[in-house]
Amino acid sequence: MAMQDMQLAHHECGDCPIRHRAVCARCEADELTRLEQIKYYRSYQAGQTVVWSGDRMDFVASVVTGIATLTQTMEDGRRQMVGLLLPSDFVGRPGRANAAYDVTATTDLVMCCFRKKPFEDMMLTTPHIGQRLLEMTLDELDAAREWMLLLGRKTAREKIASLVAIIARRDATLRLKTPKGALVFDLPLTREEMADYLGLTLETVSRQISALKRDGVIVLEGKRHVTIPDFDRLLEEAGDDSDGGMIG
Amino acid sequence: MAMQDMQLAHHECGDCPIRHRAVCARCEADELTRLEQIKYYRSYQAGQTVVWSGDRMDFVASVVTGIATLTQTMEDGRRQMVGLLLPSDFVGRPGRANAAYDVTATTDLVMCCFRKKPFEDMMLTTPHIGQRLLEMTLDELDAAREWMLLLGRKTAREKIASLVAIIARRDATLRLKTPKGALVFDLPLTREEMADYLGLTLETVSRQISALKRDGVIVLEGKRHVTIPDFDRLLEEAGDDSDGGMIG
DNA sequence: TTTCCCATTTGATTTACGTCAAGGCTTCCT
DNA sequence: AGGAAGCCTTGACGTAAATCAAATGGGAAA
Repeated sequence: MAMQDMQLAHHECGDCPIRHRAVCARCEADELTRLEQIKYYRSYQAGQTVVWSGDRMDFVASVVTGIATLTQTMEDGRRQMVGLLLPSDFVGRPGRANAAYDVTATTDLVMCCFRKKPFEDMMLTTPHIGQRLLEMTLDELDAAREWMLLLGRKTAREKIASLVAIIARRDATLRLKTPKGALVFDLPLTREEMADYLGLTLETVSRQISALKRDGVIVLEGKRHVTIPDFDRLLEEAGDDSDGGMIG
Repeated sequence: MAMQDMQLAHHECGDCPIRHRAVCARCEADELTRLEQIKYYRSYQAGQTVVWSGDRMDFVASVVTGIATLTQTMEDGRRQMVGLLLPSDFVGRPGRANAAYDVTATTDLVMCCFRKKPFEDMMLTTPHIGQRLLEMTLDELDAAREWMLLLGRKTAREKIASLVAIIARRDATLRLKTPKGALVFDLPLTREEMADYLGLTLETVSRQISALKRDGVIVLEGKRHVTIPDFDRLLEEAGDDSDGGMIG
């Protein structure tokens, strides 16, 4: 763990609820010394499970690099993704002993973990942590509500277009712009993971991706590499009110 | 407004993020004097809209009595409910100027409102308010995620059974137990509102309610009055893992 | 290179739910 | 009493997506 600390550059913890100043191993001012005792980094390989729903979870964490998912599973195996965690996103709930969802690394993943008890203590003494956490939780709640509209009312085609747009908007690290203004990035999810995100089967996901490709809404190279020639067109296909949260 | 203040008994603000001690018109200790200047009550009739999505919203609020919903609407009219607010639930987001959803009173409704600016100021100076709000927001996020599983993966029959179970669990005010242990309450939603909650059409809602009635899972008198003879049976029909959050 | 494995695509068929349409039951209004 | 307007239920039919079943393709191992 100490090794990993050393390898993390100044800002890699990004927007995590404890400001990076207070977290980054390179910084030595203010709260750092105290924090050093309660945080550590942990790596996971793609496909590995971070925690199982119901398991004891004595830490909270922030994604540093990679992508993780939260999923719920019914007894008969039906699965629904309920959270998609990109760098700087927060996992775990202060004041709860056991995980409520399966947390899985979908790519190689590095998380910045805080032992729960001292983290909770710190929240009481350091107001901005709680404030930041509230802000992030409210953002997640908004995202969850948009997701509910998608799950409850959108067609399969709209769902796929929405997901592509969501990924294009959120995953700034993978996003590039060509000279012509097209967006280019890699889908970080398999077809099955997309299906779990969207409440569809993987066959339907595949068919609708083929259809969007055929219609020129997206351009695919291989299975993962996507180009979006016209983002407004994609948003239309997604059924979203105009450009709610357009890329700059 | 002053009249209404007088009519509210000591605890009616229930579990709202500002403890009732600090809110209730009858109390005169501690923070109350300061708070009096920034809070007020407001009543709405069943069916009335509290705010439209996009409208300026210069207050945050807590439901005192009655039921409100948050809904999202697509351009072509498709609607999805994304929040069901019962007494003590919180509406509005500190740090956001405009409403993100339509807020509608589905029954007669009394809300306890706080002007936003002073509320935000108070959050900075009074930590327990932010802490309580974080806790409530995390609960809502959990509820949203359970809701996502429902929308994405459950059958129409499971959706109806789930909704009935959710209402039976949450709406303590309307809930009664017969000598035999059956639960009795009134559905606070029309068939159409249920459909908006569940991502179904009202016809499908009606058919599935009829089916659950036919199969003895629920007993209906009139259109709204429900008896649940066997709550475990209902949970089975809902496809939920055993009794996650059973009534005491 | 060849083979195997797994993710993905595509096709054929079924089905759950949506759509369209009609009719019943309350409650309210004149 | 007689509409009229809301809700709700029920029926007939259509369709989007699920299910079942091969076929394809690309990367890793041998």
